[in-house]
Amino acid sequence: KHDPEVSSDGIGKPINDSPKPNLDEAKKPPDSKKVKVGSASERNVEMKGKIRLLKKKPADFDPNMVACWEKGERVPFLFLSLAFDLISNETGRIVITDIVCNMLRTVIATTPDDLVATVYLAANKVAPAHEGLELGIGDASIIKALAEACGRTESQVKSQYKDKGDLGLVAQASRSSQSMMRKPDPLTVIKVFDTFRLIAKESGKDSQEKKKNRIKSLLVAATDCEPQYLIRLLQTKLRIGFSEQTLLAALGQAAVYNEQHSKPPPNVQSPLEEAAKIVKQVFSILPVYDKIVPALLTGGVWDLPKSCGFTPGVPVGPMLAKPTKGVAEIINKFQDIDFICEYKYDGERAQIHYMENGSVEIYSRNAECNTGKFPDVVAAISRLPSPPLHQAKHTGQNFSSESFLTMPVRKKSSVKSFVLDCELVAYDRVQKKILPFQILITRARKNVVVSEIKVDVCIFAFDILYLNGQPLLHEQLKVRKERLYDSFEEEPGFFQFATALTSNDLEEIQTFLNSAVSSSCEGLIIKTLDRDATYEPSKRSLNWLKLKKDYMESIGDTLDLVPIAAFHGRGKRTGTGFSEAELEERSASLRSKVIPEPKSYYRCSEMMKPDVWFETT
DNA sequence: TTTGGCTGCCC
DNA sequence: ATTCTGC
DNA sequence: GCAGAATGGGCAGCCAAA
Repeated sequence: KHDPEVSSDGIGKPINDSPKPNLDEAKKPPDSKKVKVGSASERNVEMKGKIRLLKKKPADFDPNMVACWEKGERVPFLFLSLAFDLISNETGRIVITDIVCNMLRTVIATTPDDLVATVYLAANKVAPAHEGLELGIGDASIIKALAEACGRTESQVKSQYKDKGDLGLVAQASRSSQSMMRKPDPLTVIKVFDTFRLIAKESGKDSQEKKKNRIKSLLVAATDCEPQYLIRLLQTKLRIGFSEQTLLAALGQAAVYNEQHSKPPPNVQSPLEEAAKIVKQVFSILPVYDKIVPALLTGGVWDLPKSCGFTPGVPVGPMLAKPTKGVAEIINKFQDIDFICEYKYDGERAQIHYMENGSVEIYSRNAECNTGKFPDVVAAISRLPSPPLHQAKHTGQNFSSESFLTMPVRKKSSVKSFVLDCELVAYDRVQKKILPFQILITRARKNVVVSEIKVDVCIFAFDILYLNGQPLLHEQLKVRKERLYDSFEEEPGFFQFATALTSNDLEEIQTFLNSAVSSSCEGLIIKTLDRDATYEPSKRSLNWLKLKKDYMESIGDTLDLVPIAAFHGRGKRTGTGFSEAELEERSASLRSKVIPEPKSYYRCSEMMKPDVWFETT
């Protein structure tokens, strides 16, 4: 099993020491038990010829069309790379979804055991977000590995990167110069995925060296377009116009074509669209491919919501809010609909899971596990149900002392499990004041010990997604709010409900917004109560609107100023409050006001040497 | 033991 | 987090 | 309006070099 191809120059055009690609190979009957004939490079040529077939409409596609490996054989990484390459030449989402759908069907038809790894690579992830497994590899490490693998200096690689603008292309252009006695075995999807996970798990002394060597070993074995996509996967920047949402849709559609037993429910108009929707929804509630993919293979799409439902301890995608420009717009959008306005606290989103066995997990907005970052919050939450308030007050517990453990979040005794949607906000318990976000992010982040905490936080709860074994996602916000208020007692400075107002009066809301801002909040979040008011995980729904103070006028932090001088350059433009258009307009209007010297009455530091002076306007 | 580059994650 | 873009 | 890509500020944690 050797490979005749020892030297090869590179990219693009097929490498041809093997003049006659054996196209008949594909027509061999599938029952052929013979040891496979032909070298790896012959198979690669065949694969490159056939990959285009992935673009066929899924209805006309046969999952055995493209596969040039035996059933049960590991899926070649080249297959996935070629599919990526095919996608990179497309712009339409429908075509891309078809390609991915057919790609997945091919894997299902040949080596379903590889489907999970294929899906993870396609999603460009090594594990579910809440497991906290990260590659720990960035451009700098990749450049090092690349330089070593190709026998170049880092600066050579860097300048080529600057030139081409893409490290993947750099890898593509520079074949490994490592002299090999024998070409390594072809890469497989499983091999690449497993190596990625090993890279992620490496830590401690010499870990960087080990990671680098693993990257090099992959690069050495990579052919054709494999280097490019290996590198882009390591960068977590596939940039081919394909990402998770499209993958989920394709997964759903692939499952429809793969259905052997169950049929879509009779009321379904468009099974493909419906399947895509189901998989997306299910993933937003249980973002774990290791669960979804096997369930899809054994039970099909239509039963997926049954087999993969909300699971305590696994974070649900947080519902997001759409930006709006002012109170008027809100009144307009929600006329005749009941809605609630809440303070938008300037802290960190937290989804707090309290399990029946008493354990607690805290997840960030991006589903990262933050349990180890907020042991103080865990301590508060994990207190067993405390006695009713009036009793607690007289049991000698010291509610004002330093010991946070005596400051429980009061749960009603009937509360056995829940998931809360909250904002954790830096809080000064002495001054009884909310502290800015900048203070919050100075908190230590890993393995935090309660006694060493320097920045306290107050939990501001605004929603409840699960209570006593019951998911509440499908309940209207009005119901969820009732559950929330009924299940907990506030404890100022430790656990509070987000300040809220239910009103449809413009003046009243404007006043409320002002009070939010003067209470150190960013603005308001507006949510419908009864209508379309279910919790929609991961969605930036129209039913949650944010109204940030940035958009407001006259909140007291504006100044009237006259520009007298300026510097050229391309400074940061985001966060200035000006749009590109506004900046351009301002720049244009000032250009005509340029004067050669500062007016005599201008006062300016000696250190300050502006590029241009303006006359005042 | 200290420093600084690098990475990931909050917004 | 925001902004831009193609569909 | 959605999905994807690209962008910014600023911090802690990790690791390797100084």
